[in-house]
Amino acid sequence: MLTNVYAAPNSCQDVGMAKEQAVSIRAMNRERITAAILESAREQIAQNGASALSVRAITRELGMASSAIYRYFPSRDDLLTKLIIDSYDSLGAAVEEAESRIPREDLTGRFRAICRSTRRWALQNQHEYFLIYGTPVPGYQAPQDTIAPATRVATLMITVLVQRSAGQNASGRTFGATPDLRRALSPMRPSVPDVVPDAEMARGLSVFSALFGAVSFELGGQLHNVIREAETSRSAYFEFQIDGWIAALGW
Amino acid sequence: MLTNVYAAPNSCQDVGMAKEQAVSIRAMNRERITAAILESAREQIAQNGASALSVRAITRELGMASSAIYRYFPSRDDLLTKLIIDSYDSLGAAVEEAESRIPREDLTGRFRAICRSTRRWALQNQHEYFLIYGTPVPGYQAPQDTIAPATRVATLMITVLVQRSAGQNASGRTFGATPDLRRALSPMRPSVPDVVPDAEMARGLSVFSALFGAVSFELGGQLHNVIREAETSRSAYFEFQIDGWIAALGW
DNA sequence: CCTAAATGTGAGCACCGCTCTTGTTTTAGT
DNA sequence: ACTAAAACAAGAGCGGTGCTCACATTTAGG
Repeated sequence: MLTNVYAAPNSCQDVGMAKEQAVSIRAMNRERITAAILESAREQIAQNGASALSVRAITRELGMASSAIYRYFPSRDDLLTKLIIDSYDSLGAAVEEAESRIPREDLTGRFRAICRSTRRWALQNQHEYFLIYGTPVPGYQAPQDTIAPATRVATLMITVLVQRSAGQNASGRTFGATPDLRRALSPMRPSVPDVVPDAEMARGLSVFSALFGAVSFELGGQLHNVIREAETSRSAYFEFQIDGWIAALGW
Repeated sequence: MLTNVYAAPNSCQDVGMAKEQAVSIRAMNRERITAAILESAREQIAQNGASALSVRAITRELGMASSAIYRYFPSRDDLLTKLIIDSYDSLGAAVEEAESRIPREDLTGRFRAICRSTRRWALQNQHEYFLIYGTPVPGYQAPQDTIAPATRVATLMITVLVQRSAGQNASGRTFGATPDLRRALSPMRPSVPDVVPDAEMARGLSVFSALFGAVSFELGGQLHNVIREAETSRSAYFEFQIDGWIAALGW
C-alpha cells in the first residue's frame, strides 16, 4: 500500500507563502500527484501485468475520485505510454550501467554485458519487459516520445559493433549484402558510421532480435519442459547462446 | 457479419426423426453453435486482437442471450484457450504443409521452408501469432491440451536436425556442451534421438528462438525506421537471417 | 481584487464478465 | 408412453471497467 501522498491537496493553502516562489504550489502538487499515480500504476503492473492496470484501482489507492485522474492523464492509454517510456529508460539505464563497467577494449566482454544485463533486467521486471516487447496493443501507435528511449540499448550495441569494425579496417569477410539487403537497411544507414559494412549491420540487428527472442522465450514459458527451470541451467543455456551470437558476428 | 447459425435452435423439433439417430439433435446443435462461437471469436481476434475479445459481442453477433454462451464455454479464458490451441494447430499445419513440399534430402531447403512459412503464417495471422507468442496472460497456466499442438513446429525442426546429425555420423565439431548445459537440456533429451549431440540440440533451440524473435520484431514494429517496410526489403532481410541461422548450425 | 484557469467531486453512461432464477426443451429410463 | 432428469435459453442483476459531464472549489495572474 502506498502512503497517501495525494491526501490533503490543499494542505499548503493556509501557510503564508511568498507569491513569487520558484514553483507554485499548484505545480508542486501536480508533480507530486503525477508521481504518485505513476508509482501506483507501476506497482499494479509489476504484480498483475499491463492488462490488469485499472485507473479506478489507482484512484482508490490514492484516495481520490475516479474522475480526478483524468486531470493528469487524458486516458488509460496515455498513462500506459508514459509507463512504456519509463520502462525503456529503465532497461536502457540498466544495460548502460552494466556495459560501462567493462574495460573499453574488451569488446566481447561489453557485448556479453549487454546481453546479460538485458536478461537480468527482464527477469526482474517481467511485466515491464512485456510492456515493451510483448503483444502490441491494436490501435496503438508509438508516439514520438518513445522512439528515443527505445533505441538506448540498440545504440549501445551498435557502438560496440562500430568499434569492432573500426578495429579491423575493411578486412575480408565483407561478402553478402545483396542490393535488396542494402536497400532494406537504408533507414538505418544514416545512424551507423560507414566503417560498418551492410552485412555487419544486418548481422548485428539479427543478433539483437535473437537476444530478445531468447529472453521472450524464457519469460514467456516457451522453455518449460525444455530447459531446466533452475537458474544455473537457464544461465548456462543463455551463455551458450551468447557464444553463438559472438560467433555469428565473426568475433 | 456472420450468418446467424444460432437462430431457431429448435428448428428440428417438429420433424419426425427416428429415436436412434447417429447423433442427437442436441449434440448437433451444440456442435453447430460451438463452431459459430469460435468463428465469431476468431473474426474478432483477427480484427482487434485478443484483448478486445468480448463474449457479449459474440452473443450479439449470434443473436443469443449473453448468458447463453456460458453453456458452451465456462469462461472467457476457456474460450481463449481453445482459440490458442487452434492457432497452434493452424501454424503447425501451415508449416508442416510447406515443409512437406521440399524433397526429403534437401535439408537446408526444408529448414528454409520452416522459417519462411512460419513468417508467412505470422504475417497473415498477426493477432493469432501474438495469441501464442505474445505477452503471457498473468494467471494463465497452459492446460495440458495446449502442449501437444504447441510442439508441432518444434518437432518438425528437430526432425530436420536429427536427419542432419544422422547424415554425418559423429563428426568433429562436437565440442561445447558443458555439464551445466547438459543438465539444462535434460528435460528435452528424452524427446531427441541420441545421434543429436547436446550442443546441436542447444544450437537448434537457439535458432528456433531466434526465428521467433525475428518474427516478433517484425510484427511488433521494432523494425520500424530500421528495415524498409516494403515486402522485398523485409523478405531480403529475413533471408539474410535464415542464412545466418544455417551457418550457425554449421551447415 | 477579480476573472479565468486549473483542479476536485459525484452522478451517470455504456460496456464488460459472470451468476442466478425461471421457464422450456430434449434426453433417457422404466 | 410417461416421467424424472438433464440440458438449454432468456432476462435480470451484480460489481467492475474507462470515461464524460455539470458543478463546486481552489489557485494564478492581470
